[in-house]
Amino acid sequence: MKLELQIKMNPSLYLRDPEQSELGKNIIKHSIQLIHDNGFEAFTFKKLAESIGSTEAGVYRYFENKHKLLVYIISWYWGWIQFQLNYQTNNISDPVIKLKKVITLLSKNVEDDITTGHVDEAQLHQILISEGSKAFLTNHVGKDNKQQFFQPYKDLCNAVGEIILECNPKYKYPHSLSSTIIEIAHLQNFFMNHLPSLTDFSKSKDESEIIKYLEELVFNTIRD
Amino acid sequence: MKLELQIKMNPSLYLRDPEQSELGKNIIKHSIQLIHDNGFEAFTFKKLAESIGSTEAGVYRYFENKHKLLVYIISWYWGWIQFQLNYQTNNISDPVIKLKKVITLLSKNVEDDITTGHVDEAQLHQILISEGSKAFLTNHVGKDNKQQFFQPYKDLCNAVGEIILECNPKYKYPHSLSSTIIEIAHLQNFFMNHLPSLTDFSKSKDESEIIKYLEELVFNTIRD
DNA sequence: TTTCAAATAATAGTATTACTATCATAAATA
DNA sequence: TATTTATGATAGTAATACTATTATTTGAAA
Repeated sequence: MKLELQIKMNPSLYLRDPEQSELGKNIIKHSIQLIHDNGFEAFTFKKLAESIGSTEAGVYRYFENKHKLLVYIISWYWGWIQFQLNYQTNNISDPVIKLKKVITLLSKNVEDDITTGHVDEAQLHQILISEGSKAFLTNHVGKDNKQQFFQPYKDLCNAVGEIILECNPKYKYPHSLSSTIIEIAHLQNFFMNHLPSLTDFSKSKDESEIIKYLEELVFNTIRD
Repeated sequence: MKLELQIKMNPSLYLRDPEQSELGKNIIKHSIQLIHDNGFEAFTFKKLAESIGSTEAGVYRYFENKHKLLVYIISWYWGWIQFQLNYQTNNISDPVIKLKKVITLLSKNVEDDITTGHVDEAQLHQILISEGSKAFLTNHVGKDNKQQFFQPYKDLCNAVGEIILECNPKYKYPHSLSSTIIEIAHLQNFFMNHLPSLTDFSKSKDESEIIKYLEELVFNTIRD
């Protein structure tokens, strides 16, 4: 039996479960490819259908619109990160080491995970950097939130918040620091590559610099 | 003579200078209103023209497309913030007090500035929170950057970086910390109001909490 | 005061996007 | 074998993001 990592998704994100058919899996696979290559604004269901060799109507049977598809793949990513986090911090008792693992996990460019056939995690990581915040920076964020679209992100944020509190139970802003780490890991990566003068990593363009920056920031902030 | 604050804008952002005519000023004024009310995605030149009582073609004579218009009003905002920063930190010698002023300036909800007739800074601040990152999170960020579209943002980031270095000349990441302060001030505000569980300010929903959080973060990070 | 250029208004038109609807067919299942 | 279900093929609509043309107004120079 082949082990395949399955991430449970919120059913309100899709009309038909894309995991359950070849066409569905192709929709996910090619969406990631196209959004990665051309950005979310240039992404249309027509182009997606052409790239798969199916039709626009076919895609609409799976996803109501491209925003829900974006939220879907982003949720999938956060679910996958959560799994990686649990896996990598399992059996580690020192919360400082755990928190460092988290920072590295969020900052480092990802390698493709072969246990997930139709998803390229490396591309997905790039999508999160460039398009991630577009999932919630909308006029309908309140409605989306009521439908739990951001649950995987929140769960991750909570989990990281727990680790922060293990490091310093008195620290007052574990959730804010947690969302700060996640967002800044992505933003500094984007700036480093596209607007380098907004960072101090323009020479090396190396994510390990971001990790150092974040570690210093986080551990200086939470120490007693 | 009436004193009016004029902010010098990058001419490649517009086709015709909106400051130089009534229609132009109306375009800016109503754009801010509409983007504030309905979000950037729902904003179209047709709706804008209707709201002004002009025509779509009229708007296109001033701005090539809605993205450049967004970058224009965002640039304007950063120019205005830069002016406020210079004004408020003028004559202050203690860099720690200066940096605190900066954090407050970036985090606190803004009041409308009467010296700028057609611009509502309070609404503009809200736009920055919800739409600000969409200015650079595009596929054409490189091209836009070459045309200096983000210069006011970079200038501000540099100015804040200078203050950070005054506080601690040995600190290694003044630019990254500077862009972090700016972005996190906005993000935590957005989360506080729309995804409160990603913050620790959900009860009060008060920006002064964000200021406290950021001050602790920044000064713990840069102290020797 | 005329005249001439520039700005604007009014209207039309195009390609693309974001969908919805219908119908035929192929594959899976009962 | 009958029948449900997924997909493919095709068509159509309203809105968006523009471009183009012409007429009208306005304001400054001759």
